Amino acid sequence: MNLGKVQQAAVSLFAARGFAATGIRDLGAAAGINSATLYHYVGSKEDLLVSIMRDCLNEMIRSGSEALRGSAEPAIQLAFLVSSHVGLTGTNQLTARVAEYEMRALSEANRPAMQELRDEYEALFTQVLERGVRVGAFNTDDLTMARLALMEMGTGVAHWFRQDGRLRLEEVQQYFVNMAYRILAVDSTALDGVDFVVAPRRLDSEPDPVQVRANAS
Amino acid sequence: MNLGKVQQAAVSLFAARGFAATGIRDLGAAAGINSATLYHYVGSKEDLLVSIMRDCLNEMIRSGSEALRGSAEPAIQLAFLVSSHVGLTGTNQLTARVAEYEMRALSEANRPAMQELRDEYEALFTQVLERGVRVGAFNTDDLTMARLALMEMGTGVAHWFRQDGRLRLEEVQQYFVNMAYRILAVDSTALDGVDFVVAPRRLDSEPDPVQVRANAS
Amino acid sequence: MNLGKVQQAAVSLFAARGFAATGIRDLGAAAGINSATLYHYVGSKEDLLVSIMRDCLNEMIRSGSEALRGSAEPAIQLAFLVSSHVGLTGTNQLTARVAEYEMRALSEANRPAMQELRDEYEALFTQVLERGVRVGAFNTDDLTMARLALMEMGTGVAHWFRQDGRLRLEEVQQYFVNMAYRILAVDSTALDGVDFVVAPRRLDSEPDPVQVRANAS
Amino acid sequence: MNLGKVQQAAVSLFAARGFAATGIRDLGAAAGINSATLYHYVGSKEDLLVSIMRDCLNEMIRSGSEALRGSAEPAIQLAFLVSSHVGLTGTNQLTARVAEYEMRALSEANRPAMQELRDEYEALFTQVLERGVRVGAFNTDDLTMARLALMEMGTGVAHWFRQDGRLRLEEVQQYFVNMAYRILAVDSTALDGVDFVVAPRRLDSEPDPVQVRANAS
DNA sequence: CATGAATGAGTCTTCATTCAT
DNA sequence: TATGAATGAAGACTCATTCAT
Repeated sequence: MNLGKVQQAAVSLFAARGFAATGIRDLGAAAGINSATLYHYVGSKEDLLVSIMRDCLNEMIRSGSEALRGSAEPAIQLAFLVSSHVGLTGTNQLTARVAEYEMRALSEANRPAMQELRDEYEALFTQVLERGVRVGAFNTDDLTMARLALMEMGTGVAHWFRQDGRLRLEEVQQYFVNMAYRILAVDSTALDGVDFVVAPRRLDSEPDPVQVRANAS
Repeated sequence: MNLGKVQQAAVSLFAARGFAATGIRDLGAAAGINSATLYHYVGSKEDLLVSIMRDCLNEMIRSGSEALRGSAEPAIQLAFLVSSHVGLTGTNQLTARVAEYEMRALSEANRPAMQELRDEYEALFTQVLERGVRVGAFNTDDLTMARLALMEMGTGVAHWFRQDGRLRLEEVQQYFVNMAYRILAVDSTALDGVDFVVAPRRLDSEPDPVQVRANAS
Repeated sequence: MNLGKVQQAAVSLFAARGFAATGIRDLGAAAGINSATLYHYVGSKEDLLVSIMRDCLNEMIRSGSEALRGSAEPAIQLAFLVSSHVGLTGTNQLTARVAEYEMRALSEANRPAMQELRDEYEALFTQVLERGVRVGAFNTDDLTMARLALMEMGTGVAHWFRQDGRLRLEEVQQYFVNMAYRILAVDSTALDGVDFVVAPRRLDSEPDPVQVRANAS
Repeated sequence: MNLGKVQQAAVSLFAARGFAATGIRDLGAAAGINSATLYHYVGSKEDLLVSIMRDCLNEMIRSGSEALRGSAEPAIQLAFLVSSHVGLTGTNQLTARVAEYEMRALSEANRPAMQELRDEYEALFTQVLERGVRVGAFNTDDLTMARLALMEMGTGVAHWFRQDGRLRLEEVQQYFVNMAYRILAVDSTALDGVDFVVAPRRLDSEPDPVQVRANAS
């Protein structure tokens, strides 16, 4: 037993039922320990959520920042960034979903810090898009809406992707980069020879993928 | 006092905190009545959620179906459908968010019926896309992913749109149709002279829009 | 059911077992209600204690202040004050014991306010003794120790007095005034014709006297 | 580490917060050991309390009995007894407070034995007083009340005395003997040449005196 | 139409204690 | 001698719901 195992159990339940609807006893049962024992690994139910969210957001920021460092060209940066986003989201589906949904479950003591991480991550997208528009690499009527649509779309992968489904994650990454290019009217030949399909890191908090139903069905 | 008022109060809280984290006393307080009085309007807390979700999904299906009846051409149908989706979502932000998020809060007694409505709605998109691809109106590598991305993107409007923000809802509808066309490589001149910006209906359950911060900022 | 009844039940248990050792379920049981119902009358377990202590200390201050107004002579004032102290303590034994013992059970949020009331009450004794020594009415080697001994002695009545015992409360009041006079070397003839045996008020929080064993045995 | 150290830590906390409000982990922390280690020195939390109380009461009985053996005259015996009582109480303040307050915390398995020790100790006072009245050495309207007041007064020393305060313990002993003499109308010249200020023994369980604020202020 | 009072089952968390190491 | 991990029972408190008024 260790914190990772507890996080995995928590993510499974939080993703399925939501933080508020998940009892501490449920968490214990899912982790295979008594609910009291859980407090040896975790300060409180909320601390557990915070540790999950922080790890997730930190990795997203780290991976996203790295993506931007891969090139100076906005179009290439965008491809890496979207690929990273989709990759991480697809690999850590449940964790990503929890990190997205449960911001509201945080108390005032913890929400600001987590929101700041989220904002930092979103800023990476804003940054790339703004520069791309400025240098004429992207074409769009509204930068902000493009960014929001792009991110929401990618985050949605957490909802439907299945590890054992029809599509491999690499294909999804590829396809989402294509969509991003179409939305921003970028010529995709710019990507020829660039291997932007970044391999995402699996978080400690992500449970072993449970194959529920075929993906992309 | 009537059911609508109660639904509005409920939607406000469910959207902000989630169903599970919202107490029956909170609902009463938000509606300006005693929590016991609430039971004159509603059978149970879950019934209240069900009534909200059902009304929302029904209106989405109704409006979506109507959109499809506006034309026989897939491209036109898609424009109407996306416009309807974004319009309803932007007009009934909180209700839409609740309908999306809280499916998991339903008991086994109610979830199947609601899920069926949701499936029925999604089928409208599948239908249009499939026919469009079949007749060569749309171009995409993967129909399913396109549909998922499209819907997620549109649903995302519930998260960020602000009634009093920089953008009018009509502009958002317009822009999202454009994005859909780009994603599916449709020539947007096909829309010349077509007024696809459908005026969405405001649901009884949608609270008066609280203007928090500027939208799409 | 009302707050008084709940306070009585609480005082019974707090006096017998202590605040910390008394469970909320015990309180409910003693009051004849479900433990959850208890929260209709009381904000929290600590609030309950605070309300008991405050009422008690306020009455002690009120009665003690009144005692001082009965005369300008320190010796007479002392008699009234001791009589009031012993009378209240004997009439509200359990409440007085709780007010004395459980100061430490209060959180930092409530302790200062209660301690202030206690200090205010003790100041009445200090005041009388100091003036008495100054005008030569009292004789003692150490004013402070005399006050402490006097108060402790009187408070002790809460520990052993029995409503149905050998001694009537008036006798106890009389005797303690005598002891005070002896300790301070006051000629008790000064009290001839003065009826200093004040009738104490029974607090709402004081349970009906349970006759456990004969008093002063 | 030894039992004494553990007792000291326990007395510190029991005196400050009460037995019931003190956790076994707090005890460990205060003693500088893990809470599990504590069980190497002590059978249970209650056993720890019992050992403290027993040592304290035994020493009080021993010292009190010795006081009585110092003379055959009740007045002298009383002086020695009060001096012993005040001395022990002032030297072992916290331990004495715990021994006094926490009788109620004991289970039925242990309370009778401790109560018996307490009764035995109180009997020393009763014995002296009764004989003193019988032989005409003491004058009082009520023997029992005199005894209760005397003891309560002396026990009160535990509440206010400070090792580093204005008064030395010997002065307090002296003063309390004086008060006892006054209460019982004994001529204090009887004590001329008698050194009744007994030096009290410091119990193993008594923590090093923490000088909080000036005493007898 | 409305509500204060009531409750059993539930919440998260802490408890004293045990035991393998 | 010492402890981290473990747990069943209990802690205070909140829950959704009912009902007499």
